[in-house]
Amino acid sequence: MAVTLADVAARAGVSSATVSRVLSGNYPVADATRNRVLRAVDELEYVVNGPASALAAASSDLLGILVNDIADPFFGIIASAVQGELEGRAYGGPVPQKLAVVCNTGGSPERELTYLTLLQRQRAAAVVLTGGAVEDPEHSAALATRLRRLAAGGTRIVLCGRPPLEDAATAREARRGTSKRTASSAPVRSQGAAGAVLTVAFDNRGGAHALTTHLLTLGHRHIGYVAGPAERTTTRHRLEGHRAALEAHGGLDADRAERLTVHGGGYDRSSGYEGTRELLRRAPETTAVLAANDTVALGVCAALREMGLRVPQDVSVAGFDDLPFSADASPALTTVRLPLHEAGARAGQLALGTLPPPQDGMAAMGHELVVRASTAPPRAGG
Amino acid sequence: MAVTLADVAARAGVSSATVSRVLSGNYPVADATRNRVLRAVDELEYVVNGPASALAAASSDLLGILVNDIADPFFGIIASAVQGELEGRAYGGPVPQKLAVVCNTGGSPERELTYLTLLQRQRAAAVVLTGGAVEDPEHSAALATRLRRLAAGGTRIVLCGRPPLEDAATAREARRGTSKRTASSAPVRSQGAAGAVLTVAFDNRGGAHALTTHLLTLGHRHIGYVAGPAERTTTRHRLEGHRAALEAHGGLDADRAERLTVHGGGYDRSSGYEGTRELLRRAPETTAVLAANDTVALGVCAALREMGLRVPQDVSVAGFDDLPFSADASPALTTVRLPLHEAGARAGQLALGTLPPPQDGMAAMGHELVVRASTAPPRAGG
DNA sequence: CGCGGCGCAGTAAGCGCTTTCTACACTCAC
DNA sequence: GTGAGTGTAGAAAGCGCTTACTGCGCCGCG
Repeated sequence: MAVTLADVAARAGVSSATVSRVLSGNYPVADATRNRVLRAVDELEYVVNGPASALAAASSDLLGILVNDIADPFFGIIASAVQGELEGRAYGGPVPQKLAVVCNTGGSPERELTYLTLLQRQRAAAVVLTGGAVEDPEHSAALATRLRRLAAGGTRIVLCGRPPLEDAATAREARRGTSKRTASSAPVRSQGAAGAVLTVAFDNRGGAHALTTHLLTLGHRHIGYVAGPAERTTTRHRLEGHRAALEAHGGLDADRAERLTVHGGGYDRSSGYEGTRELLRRAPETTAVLAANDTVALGVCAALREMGLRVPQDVSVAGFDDLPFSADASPALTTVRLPLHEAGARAGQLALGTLPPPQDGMAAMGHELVVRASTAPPRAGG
Repeated sequence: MAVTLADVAARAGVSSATVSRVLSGNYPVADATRNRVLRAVDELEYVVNGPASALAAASSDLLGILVNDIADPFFGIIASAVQGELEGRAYGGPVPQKLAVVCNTGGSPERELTYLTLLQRQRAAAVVLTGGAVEDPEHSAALATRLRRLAAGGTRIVLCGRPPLEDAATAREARRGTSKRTASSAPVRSQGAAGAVLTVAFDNRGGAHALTTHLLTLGHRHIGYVAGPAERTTTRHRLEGHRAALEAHGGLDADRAERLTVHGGGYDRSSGYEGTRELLRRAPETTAVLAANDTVALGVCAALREMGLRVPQDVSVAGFDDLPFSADASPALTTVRLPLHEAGARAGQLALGTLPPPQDGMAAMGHELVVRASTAPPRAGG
């Protein structure tokens, strides 16, 4: 039924090997022959059989991207940037040659594992994992093992916006108060060597630090934090940055910090809404709220508005990420801009191998404090 | 190197055919044998070779989604919904079994064609095309032909948020003033039959009609339209709805309507910004602006604000789509809600064949006028 | 004039799976 | 007791491509 290489070969009067060589372009073919083949391809409207080609060549031109939620612009922007790198790498033209498989994991480690298997089944050339990892000893260990094995097997693995594998292991131990390492738990090296798991990291600590410092400088002393889910690395890192800033600015009252921190169930608007109600119930003296991210900040603002509090006159609000809508929100959000597009592009290049991997296997991205209308000095000076 | 079916078979003491049957589950296998095979699979950590399986079975478990821009929540939401349908269809569990290949076409018909070829090469089981089509006779004819051929070849094709193939042809003729059809240009039937191109359509005309009527009812008489690119069906349909409403409400001055319509280069914020400046230059009497969509509306508001005009006191603004951020914009946008998630889910079901195709091959989705703070009566009564 | 080398192109052996066809017990019904 | 029927599993033929390996002219050099 379908046109095959042999059909093209017959029409061009050559062998199928020659046709294959013309199409893959990695073997010298005389110009006259090439033209004949190309014409036959055109005339027959031949389309390569990808699976057959992948089987024979033991590699496919599929690249997987794992995201928490593709409907969230945070991930949409990263995915889009990764995709952008899949183009123009063609032998002979600025045409996309690889296909991106986008997988919604909803942030669940099980789903990540499942999709990893599916991607492995497809013999994907590379996999980019985005979004903070869940700090679940069981799953993250399983995930790390799988990733390392895949990487060792030749699949390029890039973590984008999640901590390097080692860090996760280290963190886990740190949380358990076990700083010494047994031989068996010594993390496998994930350095820049071939087959390594590469990382493109955001500076969540630094960003939260900058934001908190900004609020402190404005004069705020009662800064609430409507954080993301407690088990996510991103949440932890941002909280760490926040607390480090508090500490640097005249000591940190751990109990108070604890009371002023509310963990949401997710990174969505309603988490911000619910979280804010809880926060203000616990600590009505709050004059500023740091949100887990911009989307959450929208929910924070909505809740405050509903409670009759004005932003920023009564309460300042800050987001994180600087998504496109943040500048147009009401009021425009003070936030930290993460170079999402750049990070995605970098991850894509690393995944394709068009960018040499960094020395230590990790590329750190910067951040930028963006001050807009949602933050202002507290009303009564604190 | 990699574990193959034969390895599993050897370990389980059966033939590779049996292993294949156990894994595909579409052939009776004795329980004892099945368990032995399953154990071997586990022990060897066997992962099916997708390409090999696709080659032999002449079908893959890949589904393509063509979007203009995955970073745009409009498409992100649809893509996410389509993906949601790919799960839980498994023989034996609620596990994703199909993979979604998301392709950014940037709205370019050439890129659509390119990606279609890539997807065809992968032997994708289905392809969902989203976003308005470009009304370019050359490309859209080529695209229609390709789609019909693919559909006839067994690939399920679903158009989501773009007009059915026939409509495009009809529209093209209508625009050329050719209402009679020659035999050769008679559109192939795209009805509910097997191999047909299915459609999930939004009611762009109806939505724009409702929005315009809303503004007219408020008392506006100088309603500008910052539309999308002129060559897109979505733009045309929304404009048609707009003008129909004007007409229904006391006649339409064609010249004036023309003057009050500005076409942006895209559906992004800056198109709204630029378009508004142009519009107000042409027609300073404007008291209300309809935007191509919510993102454009954000740009419209920004431009107005910059010109010292308040929304909605001086100028009312309305968007389209009701994306998540619209309710939190400044001011909250009056808009038309399109059931993006539902449409995506429907498209996904149609693509998977889990939903019987509608009679005429087309499922029409509704819309809902959402009145928020960005529209109000004009200051001086019109 | 002969031969190594080179540039192209053909031959054919798989890649790992699915699936048809075949084979081998068994179980029943007569 | 035999033959048909049934349930289960194996053998083997591809699926359409890639890629050694082989082969054939032809050039240039000795």
